[in-house]
Amino acid sequence: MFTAVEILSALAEPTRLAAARLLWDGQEHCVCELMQRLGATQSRMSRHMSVLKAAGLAVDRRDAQWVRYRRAPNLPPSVEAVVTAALGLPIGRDRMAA
Amino acid sequence: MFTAVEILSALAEPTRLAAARLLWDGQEHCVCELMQRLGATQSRMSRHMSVLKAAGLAVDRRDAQWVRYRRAPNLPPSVEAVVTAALGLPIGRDRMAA
DNA sequence: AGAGCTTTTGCGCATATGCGCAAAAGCCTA
DNA sequence: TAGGCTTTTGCGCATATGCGCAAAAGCTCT
Repeated sequence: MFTAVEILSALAEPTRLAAARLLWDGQEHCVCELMQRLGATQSRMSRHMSVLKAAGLAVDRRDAQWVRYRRAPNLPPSVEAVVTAALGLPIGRDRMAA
Repeated sequence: MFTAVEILSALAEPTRLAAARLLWDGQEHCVCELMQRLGATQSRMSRHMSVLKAAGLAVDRRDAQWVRYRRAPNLPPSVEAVVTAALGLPIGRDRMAA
Protein backbone atom coordinates (compact mmCIF):
# COMPACT_ATOMS: atom_id res chain seq x y z
CA MET A 1 0.00 0.00 0.00
CA PHE A 2 0.85 3.68 -0.29
CA THR A 3 2.04 3.24 -3.82
CA ALA A 4 2.44 6.19 -6.17
CA VAL A 5 -0.55 5.05 -8.19
CA GLU A 6 -2.65 4.67 -5.07
CA ILE A 7 -1.85 8.22 -3.98
CA LEU A 8 -2.49 9.69 -7.41
CA SER A 9 -5.73 7.74 -7.76
CA ALA A 10 -6.92 9.03 -4.41
CA LEU A 11 -6.46 12.59 -5.63
CA ALA A 12 -7.89 11.95 -9.09
CA GLU A 13 -11.52 12.45 -8.09
CA PRO A 14 -13.22 15.85 -7.73
CA THR A 15 -14.75 15.39 -4.30
CA ARG A 16 -11.62 13.82 -2.86
CA LEU A 17 -9.38 16.50 -4.29
CA ALA A 18 -11.67 19.14 -2.81
CA ALA A 19 -11.64 17.31 0.51
CA ALA A 20 -7.86 17.20 0.48
CA ARG A 21 -7.86 20.92 -0.12
CA LEU A 22 -9.95 21.43 3.00
CA LEU A 23 -7.86 19.00 5.05
CA TRP A 24 -4.69 20.73 4.00
CA ASP A 25 -5.49 23.68 6.22
CA GLY A 26 -4.09 21.50 8.97
CA GLN A 27 -7.31 21.50 10.95
CA GLU A 28 -9.67 18.69 11.80
CA HIS A 29 -12.92 18.36 9.90
CA CYS A 30 -15.79 16.03 10.70
CA VAL A 31 -17.56 14.20 7.92
CA CYS A 32 -20.68 16.25 8.51
CA GLU A 33 -18.76 19.44 7.85
CA LEU A 34 -17.06 18.09 4.76
CA MET A 35 -20.29 16.78 3.27
CA GLN A 36 -21.98 20.11 3.77
CA ARG A 37 -19.19 22.18 2.33
CA LEU A 38 -18.73 19.88 -0.63
CA GLY A 39 -22.37 19.12 -1.27
CA ALA A 40 -22.16 15.37 -0.84
CA THR A 41 -24.25 12.79 0.98
CA GLN A 42 -22.88 11.22 4.17
CA SER A 43 -22.24 7.79 2.75
CA ARG A 44 -20.59 9.22 -0.29
CA MET A 45 -18.37 11.50 1.74
CA SER A 46 -17.59 8.76 4.21
CA ARG A 47 -16.40 6.45 1.50
CA HIS A 48 -14.33 9.12 -0.18
CA MET A 49 -12.63 9.92 3.10
CA SER A 50 -11.85 6.26 3.66
CA VAL A 51 -10.11 6.26 0.29
CA LEU A 52 -7.94 9.21 1.29
CA LYS A 53 -7.23 7.39 4.53
CA ALA A 54 -6.38 4.14 2.77
CA ALA A 55 -3.97 6.04 0.54
CA GLY A 56 -2.22 7.33 3.63
CA LEU A 57 -3.15 10.95 3.01
CA ALA A 58 -5.55 11.39 5.93
CA VAL A 59 -6.03 10.06 9.41
CA ASP A 60 -9.22 9.98 11.40
CA ARG A 61 -10.06 10.21 15.05
CA ARG A 62 -13.27 9.49 16.85
CA ASP A 63 -14.49 12.40 18.94
CA ALA A 64 -17.80 11.56 20.55
CA GLN A 65 -20.32 11.10 17.73
CA TRP A 66 -18.04 12.65 15.23
CA VAL A 67 -15.18 11.30 13.21
CA ARG A 68 -12.66 14.02 12.62
CA TYR A 69 -10.35 13.78 9.68
CA ARG A 70 -7.13 15.64 9.25
CA ARG A 71 -4.18 15.43 6.90
CA ALA A 72 -1.78 12.66 7.77
CA PRO A 73 1.11 13.92 9.87
CA ASN A 74 4.72 13.34 8.93
CA LEU A 75 4.06 12.51 5.33
CA PRO A 76 7.17 11.65 3.33
CA PRO A 77 8.34 14.79 1.53
CA SER A 78 7.71 13.20 -1.86
CA VAL A 79 4.08 12.54 -0.97
CA GLU A 80 3.65 15.96 0.56
CA ALA A 81 5.00 17.41 -2.68
CA VAL A 82 2.44 15.56 -4.77
CA VAL A 83 -0.49 16.78 -2.70
CA THR A 84 0.78 20.33 -2.64
CA ALA A 85 1.28 20.29 -6.39
CA ALA A 86 -2.15 18.77 -6.99
CA LEU A 87 -3.77 21.46 -4.87
CA GLY A 88 -1.87 24.04 -6.86
CA LEU A 89 -3.73 23.12 -10.02
CA PRO A 90 -6.57 25.41 -11.09
CA ILE A 91 -9.93 24.38 -9.75
CA GLY A 92 -12.79 23.32 -11.95
CA ARG A 93 -12.73 23.14 -15.69
CA ASP A 94 -10.23 25.87 -16.40
CA ARG A 95 -8.26 25.45 -19.49
CA MET A 96 -4.61 24.86 -18.89
CA ALA A 97 -3.36 24.68 -22.39
CA ALA A 98 -0.06 26.32 -23.15
CA MET B 1 -10.38 19.64 -20.75
CA PHE B 2 -7.04 19.70 -18.98
CA THR B 3 -8.71 19.65 -15.61
CA ALA B 4 -6.83 18.79 -12.46
CA VAL B 5 -8.69 15.50 -12.20
CA GLU B 6 -7.92 14.67 -15.80
CA ILE B 7 -4.22 15.25 -15.26
CA LEU B 8 -4.11 13.27 -12.03
CA SER B 9 -6.11 10.43 -13.57
CA ALA B 10 -3.70 10.25 -16.47
CA LEU B 11 -0.81 9.74 -14.04
CA ALA B 12 -2.70 7.34 -11.79
CA GLU B 13 -1.92 4.26 -13.82
CA PRO B 14 1.32 2.27 -13.61
CA THR B 15 2.13 2.07 -17.30
CA ARG B 16 1.25 5.70 -17.94
CA LEU B 17 3.25 6.90 -14.97
CA ALA B 18 6.22 4.88 -16.21
CA ALA B 19 5.75 6.30 -19.68
CA ALA B 20 5.68 9.82 -18.30
CA ARG B 21 8.93 9.06 -16.55
CA LEU B 22 10.50 8.09 -19.84
CA LEU B 23 9.04 11.08 -21.68
CA TRP B 24 10.31 13.41 -19.00
CA ASP B 25 13.87 12.98 -20.22
CA GLY B 26 12.87 15.52 -22.85
CA GLN B 27 13.55 13.19 -25.74
CA GLU B 28 11.21 11.70 -28.28
CA HIS B 29 10.15 8.09 -27.93
CA CYS B 30 8.24 6.05 -30.45
CA VAL B 31 5.46 3.75 -29.32
CA CYS B 32 7.53 0.74 -30.26
CA GLU B 33 10.30 1.83 -27.93
CA LEU B 34 7.94 2.57 -25.07
CA MET B 35 6.12 -0.75 -25.40
CA GLN B 36 9.36 -2.63 -25.35
CA ARG B 37 10.83 -0.84 -22.37
CA LEU B 38 7.59 -1.07 -20.41
CA GLY B 39 6.59 -4.56 -21.44
CA ALA B 40 3.27 -3.66 -23.01
CA THR B 41 1.51 -4.62 -26.23
CA GLN B 42 1.24 -2.06 -29.03
CA SER B 43 -2.46 -1.41 -28.73
CA ARG B 44 -2.22 -1.10 -24.98
CA MET B 45 0.68 1.33 -25.17
CA SER B 46 -0.92 3.28 -27.97
CA ARG B 47 -4.07 3.81 -25.95
CA HIS B 48 -2.17 4.79 -22.82
CA MET B 49 -0.20 7.35 -24.77
CA SER B 50 -3.37 8.80 -26.22
CA VAL B 51 -4.60 9.29 -22.65
CA LEU B 52 -1.45 11.19 -21.75
CA LYS B 53 -1.92 13.22 -24.90
CA ALA B 54 -5.59 13.92 -24.16
CA ALA B 55 -4.59 15.11 -20.68
CA GLY B 56 -2.24 17.56 -22.32
CA LEU B 57 0.88 15.97 -20.89
CA ALA B 58 2.32 14.65 -24.14
CA VAL B 59 2.37 15.57 -27.78
CA ASP B 60 2.98 13.29 -30.73
CA ARG B 61 4.53 13.68 -34.11
CA ARG B 62 4.48 11.43 -37.08
CA ASP B 63 7.92 10.53 -38.35
CA ALA B 64 7.70 8.11 -41.27
CA GLN B 65 6.19 4.89 -39.88
CA TRP B 66 6.74 5.96 -36.36
CA VAL B 67 4.78 8.15 -34.02
CA ARG B 68 7.13 9.89 -31.67
CA TYR B 69 5.85 11.09 -28.36
CA ARG B 70 7.47 13.67 -26.17
CA ARG B 71 6.45 15.66 -23.14
CA ALA B 72 4.24 18.60 -23.93
CA PRO B 73 6.24 21.81 -24.27
CA ASN B 74 5.41 24.95 -22.32
CA LEU B 75 3.31 23.23 -19.73
CA PRO B 76 1.81 25.58 -17.14
CA PRO B 77 4.10 25.59 -14.10
CA SER B 78 1.38 24.10 -11.92
CA VAL B 79 1.02 21.13 -14.24
CA GLU B 80 4.76 20.73 -14.58
CA ALA B 81 4.94 20.68 -10.78
CA VAL B 82 2.40 17.87 -10.52
CA VAL B 83 4.24 15.68 -12.99
CA THR B 84 7.59 16.33 -11.39
CA ALA B 85 6.18 15.56 -7.96
CA ALA B 86 4.49 12.39 -9.21
CA LEU B 87 7.73 11.20 -10.75
CA GLY B 88 9.44 11.89 -7.44
CA LEU B 89 7.38 9.24 -5.70
CA PRO B 90 9.09 5.90 -5.03
CA ILE B 91 8.59 3.39 -7.80
CA GLY B 92 6.73 0.14 -7.34
CA ARG B 93 5.20 -1.04 -4.13
CA ASP B 94 7.52 0.63 -1.67
CA ARG B 95 6.02 1.48 1.63
CA MET B 96 5.77 5.17 2.24
CA ALA B 97 4.32 5.16 5.73
CA ALA B 98 5.57 7.78 8.11
C1' DA C 1 -33.13 1.26 27.87
C1' DG C 2 -34.56 4.65 24.50
C1' DA C 3 -34.19 8.66 21.48
C1' DG C 4 -31.39 11.17 18.54
C1' DC C 5 -27.21 12.23 16.76
C1' DT C 6 -23.04 10.95 13.24
C1' DT C 7 -20.77 7.66 10.62
C1' DT C 8 -20.04 3.29 8.39
C1' DT C 9 -21.32 -0.56 5.59
C1' DG C 10 -23.95 -4.00 2.69
C1' DC C 11 -26.35 -4.25 -1.56
C1' DG C 12 -27.45 -3.51 -6.26
C1' DC C 13 -26.75 -0.85 -10.26
C1' DA C 14 -24.78 2.09 -13.87
C1' DT C 15 -20.82 3.59 -15.84
C1' DA C 16 -15.81 3.83 -16.50
C1' DT C 17 -11.52 1.69 -17.25
C1' DG C 18 -8.21 -1.50 -18.91
C1' DC C 19 -7.32 -5.32 -21.70
C1' DG C 20 -6.69 -8.71 -25.82
C1' DC C 21 -7.67 -9.63 -30.34
C1' DA C 22 -8.06 -8.65 -35.02
C1' DA C 23 -8.93 -5.47 -38.56
C1' DA C 24 -7.87 -1.14 -40.43
C1' DA C 25 -5.01 2.79 -41.39
C1' DG C 26 -0.49 5.15 -42.48
C1' DC C 27 3.94 4.99 -44.15
C1' DC C 28 8.18 3.30 -46.68
C1' DT C 29 10.64 0.49 -50.01
C1' DA C 30 10.92 -2.55 -53.65
C1' DT D 1 0.97 -2.11 -56.60
C1' DA D 2 2.48 -5.34 -53.22
C1' DG D 3 4.71 -6.42 -48.91
C1' DG D 4 6.23 -5.21 -44.53
C1' DC D 5 6.75 -2.12 -41.18
C1' DT D 6 4.32 0.87 -37.05
C1' DT D 7 0.33 2.59 -35.07
C1' DT D 8 -4.53 3.20 -34.31
C1' DT D 9 -9.17 1.66 -33.66
C1' DG D 10 -13.50 -1.24 -33.25
C1' DC D 11 -15.32 -4.87 -30.54
C1' DG D 12 -16.36 -7.56 -26.61
C1' DC D 13 -15.35 -8.67 -21.98
C1' DA D 14 -13.92 -8.49 -17.14
C1' DT D 15 -13.19 -5.70 -13.46
C1' DA D 16 -13.10 -1.29 -11.00
C1' DT D 17 -15.30 2.76 -9.49
C1' DG D 18 -18.84 5.75 -7.89
C1' DC D 19 -23.40 6.21 -6.41
C1' DG D 20 -28.05 5.93 -3.75
C1' DC D 21 -30.59 3.65 -0.49
C1' DA D 22 -31.38 1.58 3.76
C1' DA D 23 -29.73 -0.90 7.60
C1' DA D 24 -26.39 -1.18 11.04
C1' DA D 25 -22.97 0.54 14.16
C1' DG D 26 -21.11 3.95 17.61
C1' DC D 27 -21.75 7.56 20.55
C1' DT D 28 -24.21 10.88 23.96
C1' DC D 29 -27.61 12.22 26.91
C1' DT D 30 -31.78 11.58 29.59
